[in-house]
Amino acid sequence: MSDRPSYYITTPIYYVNDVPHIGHAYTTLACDVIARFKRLDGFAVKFLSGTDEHGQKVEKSAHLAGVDPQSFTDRVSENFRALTGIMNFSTDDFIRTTEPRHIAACQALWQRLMDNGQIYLGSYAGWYAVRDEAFYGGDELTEGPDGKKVAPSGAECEWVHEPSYFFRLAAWQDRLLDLYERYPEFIAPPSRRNEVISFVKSGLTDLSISRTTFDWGVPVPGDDAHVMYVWLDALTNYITAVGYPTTEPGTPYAHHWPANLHMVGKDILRFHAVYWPAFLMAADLPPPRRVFAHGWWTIEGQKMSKSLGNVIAPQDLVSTYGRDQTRYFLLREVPFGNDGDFSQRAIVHRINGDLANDYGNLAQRVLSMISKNCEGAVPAPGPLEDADQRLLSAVHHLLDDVRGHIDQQAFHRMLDRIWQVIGDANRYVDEQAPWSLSKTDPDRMATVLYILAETLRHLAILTQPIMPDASAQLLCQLAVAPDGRQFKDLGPDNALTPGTALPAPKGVFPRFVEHAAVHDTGPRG
RNA sequence: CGCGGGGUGGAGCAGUCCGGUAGCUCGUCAGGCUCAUAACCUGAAGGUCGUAGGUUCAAAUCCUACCCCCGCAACCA
Repeated sequence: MSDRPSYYITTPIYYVNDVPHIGHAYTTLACDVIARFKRLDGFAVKFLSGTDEHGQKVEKSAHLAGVDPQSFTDRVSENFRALTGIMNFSTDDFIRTTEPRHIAACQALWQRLMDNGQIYLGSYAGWYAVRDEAFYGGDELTEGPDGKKVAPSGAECEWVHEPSYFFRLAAWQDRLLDLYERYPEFIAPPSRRNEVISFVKSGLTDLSISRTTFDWGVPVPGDDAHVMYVWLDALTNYITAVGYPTTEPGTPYAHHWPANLHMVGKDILRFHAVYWPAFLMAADLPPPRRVFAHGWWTIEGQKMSKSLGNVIAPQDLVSTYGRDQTRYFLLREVPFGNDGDFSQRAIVHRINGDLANDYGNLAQRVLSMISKNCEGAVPAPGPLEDADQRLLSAVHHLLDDVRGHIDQQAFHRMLDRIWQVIGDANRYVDEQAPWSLSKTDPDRMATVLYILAETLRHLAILTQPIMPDASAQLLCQLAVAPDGRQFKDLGPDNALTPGTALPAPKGVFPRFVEHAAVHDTGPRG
């Protein structure tokens, strides 16, 4: 294993029945930026994503499609794997819950829970909604037109009476509250943490964790009549991927677990912040360090829905606006953790205002002056003046602030902070007016342009996690070698070498020009 | 007494936990510059921070009551 510190980050495993949309891309994107950041910052990163492939709904979908469940999931899980290429994700493991390694991990975990007395066989009778994979109390139900019982969600319910294994969740209430208390960072944002705490305080009941009514799941060890409840199955993926149940020193598990961060949508926070740590603690395994629940996107002010036809496919976004542009927008537009709205107007605004005008234009004006006035090579700086020191100092201090924001998953703050320096740099250009210096004081001009080139080098290195392509282009234009782009290369020690030949400058963030008035947000699904 | 989110200059928001001259982006207006992607820079106008009480030397921020807006079939990050 590596001697570098581990940073293990996960996306949820996506339910394979769905078609990937902007929401899935968003979740994984957030993780990707953190993963890239941590790699550049010297961590041994493990970045996991995958698909959740078991359950009655999948079984039924496969049946409807006329194929067996395995073939069905083989096919549709590719839809999610493809996001990696579309969005430029740096995922380094993609897990499927139908893989042998995962079945083995689930069964090992189950056995451990059983051995620890955390599981008992009981029976469950109640109203069950297949579609929701959930039981409902009789008083929650209404009667549909055909006389069938309907859940609050609108799903049809059927009365089931079946044997079921139960997990002693109720016994973990106090230890969960203790966990939240001792590790305030465990659940974020704070408002979500409060919700979870009040949920747990309201009382937990033992959790039914097996089913006998269908087969498409992980078989319960020693009782073939049962398959595991999908959530127990699904959550276990996080330790499957680090090799559980192999946990000896020197193994991936020993290096990477507990995970640093589970990124989830706000709808599945409860499973990750309540059930999952309870399962783990009950198996004598440490819980993850942090669970972050982000918000939802609306589209042009409307809830995203298939019936409205406004579901946005990541591929369409990328084709229309560009990959880096899409990545930037999603993380810049909305304070991470809040709900947000996607609109054509807003993304164009961001692309043209932040990327083209501020960042792209800064690079272009600087590189272009260097190209024309410094024989296309890194200029040689002379003595530094106060203004130079100020800008350099701001640039050198960026990493600390940005790192702090990343550790809070505050992408919007991270970007805001970087853009402060971009603003500083643009002001510096105006104040120093190197275009005048070229006639009056070429040495001073060289110094100014050098300071600016160094500024660009820092900016480009720091924006790599968000915008890998454009940042790489910029670094190439500054002749920064691929092995000189880590965060350890920031600061004065690895500053640009005067005299280094530079390629011809080329804009990295073109303006987005809207063609006709009739321009939809995005292609219909 | 359903649940949740929200009401801050024209728009979108931050600030509210840990009270202390009301901030950011965009837009508007005026000016500057001309290196640069009709880009950049400076300045100005514009808000009694939903309402009414209360606590306090001091409240957008704490307390109380109230008003209004949005979402809550499914799919679903």
